[in-house]
Amino acid sequence: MLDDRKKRILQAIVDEYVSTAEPVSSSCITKKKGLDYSSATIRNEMSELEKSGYLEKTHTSSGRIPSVKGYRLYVDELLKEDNISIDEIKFIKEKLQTKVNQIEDLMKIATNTLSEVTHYTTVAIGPKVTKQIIQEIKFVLLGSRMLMVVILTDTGMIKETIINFEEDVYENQIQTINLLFNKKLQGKPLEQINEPLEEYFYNEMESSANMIKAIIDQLNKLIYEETKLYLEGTNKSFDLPELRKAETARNFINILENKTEVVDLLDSEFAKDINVYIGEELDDENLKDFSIITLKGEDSELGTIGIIGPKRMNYSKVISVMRYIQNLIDQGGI
Amino acid sequence: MLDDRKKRILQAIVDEYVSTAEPVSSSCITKKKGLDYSSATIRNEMSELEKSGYLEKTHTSSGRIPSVKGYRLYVDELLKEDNISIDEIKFIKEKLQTKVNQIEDLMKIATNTLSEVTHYTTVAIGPKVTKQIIQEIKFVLLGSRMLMVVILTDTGMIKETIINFEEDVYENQIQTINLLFNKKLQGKPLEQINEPLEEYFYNEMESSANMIKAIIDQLNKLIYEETKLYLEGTNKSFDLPELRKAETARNFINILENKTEVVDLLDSEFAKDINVYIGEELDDENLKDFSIITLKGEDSELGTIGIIGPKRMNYSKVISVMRYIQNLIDQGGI
DNA sequence: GTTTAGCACTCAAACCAAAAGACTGCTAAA
DNA sequence: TTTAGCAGTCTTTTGGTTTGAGTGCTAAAC
Repeated sequence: MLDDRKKRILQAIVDEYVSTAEPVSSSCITKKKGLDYSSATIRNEMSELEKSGYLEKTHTSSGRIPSVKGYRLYVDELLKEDNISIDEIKFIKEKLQTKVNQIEDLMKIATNTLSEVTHYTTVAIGPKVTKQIIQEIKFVLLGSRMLMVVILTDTGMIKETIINFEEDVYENQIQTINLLFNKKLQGKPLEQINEPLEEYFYNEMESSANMIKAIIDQLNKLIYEETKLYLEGTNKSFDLPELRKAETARNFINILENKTEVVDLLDSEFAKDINVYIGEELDDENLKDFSIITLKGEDSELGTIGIIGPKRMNYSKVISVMRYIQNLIDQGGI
Repeated sequence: MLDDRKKRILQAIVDEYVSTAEPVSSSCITKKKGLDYSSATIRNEMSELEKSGYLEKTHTSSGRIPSVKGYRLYVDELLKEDNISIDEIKFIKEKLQTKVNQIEDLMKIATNTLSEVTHYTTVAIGPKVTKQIIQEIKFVLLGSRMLMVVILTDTGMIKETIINFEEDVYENQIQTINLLFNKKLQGKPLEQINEPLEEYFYNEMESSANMIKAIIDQLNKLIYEETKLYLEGTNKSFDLPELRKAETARNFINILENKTEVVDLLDSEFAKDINVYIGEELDDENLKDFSIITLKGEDSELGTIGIIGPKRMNYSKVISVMRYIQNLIDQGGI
């Protein structure tokens, strides 16, 4: 579709614009390696790239900036995925090596690392818990009125919660409950904890009926509590020149405030591996000047991470770093 | 020191400046209730207030803005503590009523509420855990290689952590460990978990020595992990006109990045009840254009909350809301 | 056919001067 | 003690000019 030279020019323009945030002139491209034509030649090429929709001008006599279509081509075909330095590799390795016990901690660290290395705002949602299979449930009496319930799932994830009772609870009650819950719920997915025990709610074993109900209620809260959201590096974004513009800044604040949209995006089954969404590609007024890159773990128990940056984001760097982190997590097991 | 009229004028100026962020002119004050003198009279008064250091000018012919000394007087003597609307009371009550099981959750909700109502950035640190007394320790085996340790303290706080072992762990080992830990550690403050068990690290009961050490190591991590920090509403702050200025914005970002300074402040024993720190009163270059208001729970198990806003912060509103939340928490027990 | 030098043209940004406007401070009268 | 009135100060606004970076096009060179 585009000949090789045009592609190389487009690539050079994107790279330049990503780093300077200023419209790119023909003479600037002249200086790039492998493109030492006269500015007039480049000008002609740029003019054609604009006609086919890959470039835009901010005003008649300005340099060019990439259009969404231009960024798209760049991301799909031209981008180098090795844009990561030794120092960065070292830094990432070190941070991810921290021994963690729970996937949640890993997500937190990964989110933080990604934001530190890329300097963009990073957001993540934890793994979906509803489909996981209950392997074992433990009850721990704390003091005389607090009961901790711990659930271990087949993937090794641990969820726990605490229930406060108005009256004293006794060990033998706990043992009965323990037997009952494990018998009825082991092997069931978390989302199905309700029916198997409903019959006991208003049943003969009155003494424990209230307790059972209270526990189930609390577990439901635990399972359906808002998806846990990790957010890092929002402040860094306010250094971006695009956020000088009041309107763009407002939009960015809106995005962070109504996180739901971002969560929906991260959550969508559409997202697989690494995905790039550029500006208007996402049909959201607030997001029109931003791009989002998402990373979903291979086994979906890991949750999804997303980076929000300006359309002029350093796609190459972000994707390289994401790819590296992905590999690290994949080999490392948890 | 200042006569009544001067105080009322100062108060009017602070109130006006807080809401407009523009230097206040003499004629503006004329319109305020109880101050219907001519602008010339007000001008004379303002001139004297400036001479005594309560007001400042941004340039020779501008209106006046309060100085730190001016704000100080306002906060100490002139401020109304009932600046809170019925709607706000309703909103706060509703949010804080959410049943929580753990102090951490309460802190999170309080921080969030405070930020929602005041529109300022709110930061909080959790309660100090090291001094609390161990009441009981429970061990829960999850699967065959994961051990959860739960500690209940005298104040009803619960801390838990998980340890992954390389080899299978057996119930009878856990029972021994359980007995040992509870015998040696009950009644001791959390910060003293090390010595009582050191003798067992390399001791006769070899089989468990490694386990004991691993558990103690992990508990140390838990106890001395960085003080948990809650942060809410940073984005809202970027709407403030003072953050239009690049330098002030930079300072603000710095504050959020090196949270340590804020934590130190919140953590200092100096902070009691409600405290106000205005601009240069805190000897920190980054904070010179900001004020911080802190709220410390009566029983220090609650941690401390701080609000960071511009010097032109709505002291009256913030303090009113804090006071209300404080009362709510105090009566409510946890 | 492709490349390039050269020049006219465009438009944003920088610059400058003048005018307007919002204040104050001071003086003198009420 | 208060206030009307006015001169003086400094910022903000306005409008016009210049500058300069860039383009597009044409015609010559390769």
